[in-house]
Amino acid sequence: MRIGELATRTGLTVKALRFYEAAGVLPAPERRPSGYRDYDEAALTRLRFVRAAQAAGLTLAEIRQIVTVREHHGPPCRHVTALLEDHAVDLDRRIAELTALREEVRRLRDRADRLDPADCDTTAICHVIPTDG
Amino acid sequence: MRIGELATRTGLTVKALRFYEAAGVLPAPERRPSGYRDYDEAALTRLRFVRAAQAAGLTLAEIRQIVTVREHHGPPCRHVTALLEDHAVDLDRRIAELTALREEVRRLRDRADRLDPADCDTTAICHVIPTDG
DNA sequence: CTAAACCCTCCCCTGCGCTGGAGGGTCAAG
DNA sequence: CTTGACCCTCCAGCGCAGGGGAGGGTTTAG
Repeated sequence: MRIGELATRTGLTVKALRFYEAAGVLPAPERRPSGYRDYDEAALTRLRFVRAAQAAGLTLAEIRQIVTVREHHGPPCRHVTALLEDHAVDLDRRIAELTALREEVRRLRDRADRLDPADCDTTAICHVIPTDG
Repeated sequence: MRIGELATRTGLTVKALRFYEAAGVLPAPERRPSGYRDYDEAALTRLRFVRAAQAAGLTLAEIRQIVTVREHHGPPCRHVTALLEDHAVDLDRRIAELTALREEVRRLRDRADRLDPADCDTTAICHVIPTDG
């Protein structure tokens, strides 16, 4: 099938498919004499994997590593498990950061309700945001 | 003072200070005949505000808006409060997304411990990441 | 035969907050 | 006079996942 059909069947854009090929997560397909890409059904399987991996928070670079391991060294399961482990740790850290930030923002916002704009002088810019120093 | 001294006194880099000026969060200072920037003490106050606002999760574009409001329309407190409100909502959404993702990642990772790499076939790439379709 | 839909490559653009480097000028000390 | 530490402007790039559009060629239906 041509790239447009693959796009509609996967819900991706033609641009994205060409980008995936350049990124190394979708193998370069055969070409017709006209130069048009000609995909087989395996492309659908591959793209399902790419989407599932993206949904699990993996980057295209990581997905490329996985398919490379698969093609050269056999089942990449251990590698994938390590990647997931790293991502879980990373997510924990980012969630903790964002949660702390959210509490700080709410604290500032609640405090702002008890402040009078008239008390705010020019040099401070805005006393809703305290400079603490 | 010259830009290097301002940099060391604020802990920022010379590059960052010039960038802040271009971004409109730090006013362009006087210039010496040599063309060197010559800052006064107000620059320190301004930079303290910029850092505090960044710590509250505001972008430089938002900070530029705040100082613009301050300079043209008086106390920006109401504007700042609205910004903080928006950020809080946004943070809630992002935290919820990341939390859901983290649970999915942990679920996949735990499931992986119960899978045998030998069961993994080539077309599936890696059965640790199920394609569900 | 022609128009429309499709495809190709190539290069630039987005947001964010900077950083690095090239290629110069300035200023003080030795 | 020279060295070195500053300073200037302008250009380029990072990482991420593509999107937009120019300027062509191809296929297909009427």
